[in-house]
Amino acid sequence: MGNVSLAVVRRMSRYYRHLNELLEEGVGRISSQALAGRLGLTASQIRQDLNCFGGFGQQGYGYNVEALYRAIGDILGLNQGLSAVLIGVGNIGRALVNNFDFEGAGITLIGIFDNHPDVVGTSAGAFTVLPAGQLEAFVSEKKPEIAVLALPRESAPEVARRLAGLSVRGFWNFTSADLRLEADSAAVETVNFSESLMTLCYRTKHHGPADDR
Amino acid sequence: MGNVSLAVVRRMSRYYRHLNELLEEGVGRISSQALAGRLGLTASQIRQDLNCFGGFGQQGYGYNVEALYRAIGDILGLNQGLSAVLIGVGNIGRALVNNFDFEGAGITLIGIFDNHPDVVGTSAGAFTVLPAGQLEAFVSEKKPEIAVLALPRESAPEVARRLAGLSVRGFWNFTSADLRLEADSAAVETVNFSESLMTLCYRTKHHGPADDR
DNA sequence: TAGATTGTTAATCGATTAACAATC
DNA sequence: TAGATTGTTAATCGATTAACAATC
Repeated sequence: MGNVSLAVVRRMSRYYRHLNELLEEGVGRISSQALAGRLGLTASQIRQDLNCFGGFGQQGYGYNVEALYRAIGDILGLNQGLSAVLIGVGNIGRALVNNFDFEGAGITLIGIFDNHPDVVGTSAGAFTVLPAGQLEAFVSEKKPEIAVLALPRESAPEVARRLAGLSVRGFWNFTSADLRLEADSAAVETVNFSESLMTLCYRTKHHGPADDR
Repeated sequence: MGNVSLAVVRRMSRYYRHLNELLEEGVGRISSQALAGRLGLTASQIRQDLNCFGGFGQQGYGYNVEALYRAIGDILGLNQGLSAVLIGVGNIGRALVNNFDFEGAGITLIGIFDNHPDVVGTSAGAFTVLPAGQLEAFVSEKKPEIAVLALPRESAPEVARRLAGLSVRGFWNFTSADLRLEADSAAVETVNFSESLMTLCYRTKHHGPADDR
């Protein structure tokens, strides 16, 4: 259980979202078979995935949608009260602050930073942009576990290195830098638009398969 | 070669980016060993990946950086002259239009659409937002191969279905809808921020491994 | 009870790594 | 030539699928 593959964790997030939809649809229970049909997976795979974390179902019945939804939320760690800082209030950074539902993942955004004088002091969402010079003091005091990197690629490795030396254990990386932290001091989840689009280019050329997971 | 795994294609995009960096650094040749060190992979894996598409190296020498960079660009299909429409000029849509380098992936954005009266007619980047009602006529005439879906989740499946019936063979999907197109009529590449962040939550809790690929 | 469906073990499949002969 | 490094085959490893006994 300490060594669950990344592929399993990503599918857990998908299960979580679909269970939420089922909940909204008023569906009370579901079998691995039915859930598999919905996600385009095999029932076997879903049962295997879930059993990495425990037995959540009941023979002859299936899974209780609400109970499973909550259990997966706990497994993913959405109820840990994690907090995050965001660094880089450019296009993508601003879009995230204004519109992304951090609370949906159980994360509280507590501060946003930029080093551009024109941007510092402006507001974005409910926040006022703080100067990058105050970042380390802020992190030392508030101890966020997560940092969202929405700054230029060049600055990313150095900022990440410094924050990993403080409280930050997870980086949500929107730069195209391949962050490599010494001694596995923190997790890195990269969202790379270019790589994603190039992958789509290839698959468009070869027109399929239609699914990407 | 017709059946290259998605994992290989994603790595090809990474190779492409790193080769571009090497090119900028003035590096003329590189061995699979050295490239592997840079990416945190094994040399064996890189040679296997490349040999899905042909032999690009030379024994005793390695790979010519520029030649390999170009070859991978061709393999990914970045020189096909693909064009794209973007649907949904909200936060993420606008951020993409204003700032994302579509040309870097060899794609020309040719039109952007929204169905909100307040948004139609406004400008974003070099574009004027067109009404969603004109989308199908536009696509029928201009025949873009790619559609960027940045609209609300609810509308995504229907819009995708209609466009797949026209010229669109690839969807870059920014909604949380799990698009499933009948008969594998088009490729779907999904960028799902929530799922990405939930995955990071889990890995932050288990504090590692640091790398996400 | 009988039917349904899980949890779990075994079999299969695919992807990664190792090894090495070919060759520049 | 000798050294380096590829292309490629074989071995290993891990992930997915199938099967089925347990059991609700």
